Parts: sequence; structure tokens; C-alpha cells
Amino acid sequence: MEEDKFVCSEICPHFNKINNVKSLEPKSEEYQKLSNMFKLFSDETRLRIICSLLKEELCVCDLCELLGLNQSQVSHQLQLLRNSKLVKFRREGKQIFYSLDDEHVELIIQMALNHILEEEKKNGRM
Amino acid sequence: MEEDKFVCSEICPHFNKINNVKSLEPKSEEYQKLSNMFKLFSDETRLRIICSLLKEELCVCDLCELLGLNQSQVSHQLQLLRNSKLVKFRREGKQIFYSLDDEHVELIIQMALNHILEEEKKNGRM
DNA sequence: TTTTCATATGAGTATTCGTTCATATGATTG
DNA sequence: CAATCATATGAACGAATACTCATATGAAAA
Repeated sequence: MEEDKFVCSEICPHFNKINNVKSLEPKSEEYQKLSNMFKLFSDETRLRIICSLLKEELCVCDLCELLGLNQSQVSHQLQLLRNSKLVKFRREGKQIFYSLDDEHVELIIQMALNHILEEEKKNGRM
Repeated sequence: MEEDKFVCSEICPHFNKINNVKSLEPKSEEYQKLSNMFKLFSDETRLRIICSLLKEELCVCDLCELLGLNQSQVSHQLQLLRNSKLVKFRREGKQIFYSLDDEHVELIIQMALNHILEEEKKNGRM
């Protein structure tokens, strides 16, 4: 790893830039947490579950019905979301109702959606 | 797939909820684009590259130096970012300079970072 | 208290994805 | 035009992860 960490002779290393960036960037622990968070959004199934819960509290079975997924699939994904404290749940008889436990999620997804939609508009015009 | 798409007898399907959610949620094509976008942020290496480019235009070699990665690794990740139009680049002699080609990226990461930091604060207090 | 229903979970498998190594490309320099 | 330098790319391998199937749990109903 260290052996091929080359620096392109004398031309390239823009050390002023590099030091500038170094001073501004998040700490490495934060990078890990950030990427873990984005990982939760990166699977389409999970994302659809999250977006569904944005609007309504739903039970596992509702999610299966809504998304056309089997129960095991939904429960496994919900487990991941639970572990990351992104969703909360309450029991009501035999059913368990899930809802989002985070105020930022909606904003983040909305931003990303804005990006997508603008991208579409841009490509539509060219 | 279809066979085990059960609906928990008569109790569960909260069809009014389900229909409400259905009417509000993004279209399935958008889900795919959204998850693809988040996938780009979900790898720590890629995320560090993105965050570095947030501040400065940098050449491949700068990124290697800055992040302690080998050239192949950086180029492969840049290829993914290029394919998704998240970065742009310009050639200057032998070097290629990359920069971000998107205004939303910074906002999205900032939101997520807010989330992380608040989470930390919350846990610190308990 | 046995059965049923909604959900959770573990193991196994298939697939996706990141890294590495080797090599290619394309611009510059001698 | 041969050599060198910065970067790109393809193939192979390994690790991570999503899905499936089978089974467990825990509440309610019979």
C-alpha cells in the first residue's frame, strides 16, 4: 500500500490545495458514519420502505402489500433500519407498526430527488 | 414471488394508508436513480473523494496523496462518479483535473452530516 | 393450552462491489 | 519516434450484502 503511494514527481502535488482540503474535511470517524447512513439509502428496496414510512406509520404487512415484497425481505431490511435507529416501532396486538425516527431523512431524500428531477429536466431539453 | 405475497387476513391491510402512500411516493424509475445516487455516497473511499472535490479542483495524483490511496483505486472510483455525471474533468497536459459538477451534492452531504452530529450530541448526553 | 397469526431471525446461496495487478492510452519530452 | 509520465481500464479475486427458505417467537384466539 505504502510502496505505490506515489506522488507524480515534482509537477503534480498541489500541496497548498491538499492542505486546504485537509483542514476542511470531516474527520475519518464521521466519514464512516456518513457512508453507513448513505448505505441505508442505497438499496432500492430499503429506500422504498423508508419513503413509504415518510408519509405514514405502517405495519410490516402493509409494506409487503404496498411494495410487492415478501415478509422476510421486509423484516430483514427493517432490522437494518432499526439497528441504525432510523425507524422506531410499536406493538399493537400481533402487529408491529413502524415509523421514521428522524427529522433529517426527509430533507436528505428531498434534496436528492431535486437533483434527480433537475437532471431529468436538463437532459430532456438537450 | 407472487405466491407468498400474502396479506395478513382481514385485520391488517390498511388500504387507505396504502393508497395514500402510493399516491405520494416517487415513481419507480426515480427510486432507481435515487438509490444509484446514494450508492455513490455509500462507499467511504468515494465519499472522501467527493468531499475533497467539494472544496477544490484536484488532479488524480492530488487525490492519491491526500487520501493515501493508490492511483488505480482513485481512477476506478472517479470513473463511477464520471458515469453518473457527478464530476467533470479537464485535461491540462498530462494531468486531469476533476471537480464536482453538481450543486446538490454539498447540500445532501451537509444534511447528512447534521444528522450525524446531532446523533452524536444526543448520545453524548445520555 | 393448543393453534393461529404477524413478525423476527439464522443459515445458505447468489450477486454485487471494491481492490489489486497488469496493461493500455494519450500527452509530453528528449 | 522512443521514452516517460499521468491516468484509464480490464480481468480476477475476495469481501460484503440482499434474497430465499426454514424455523423461532410472542401475542391473541379458540
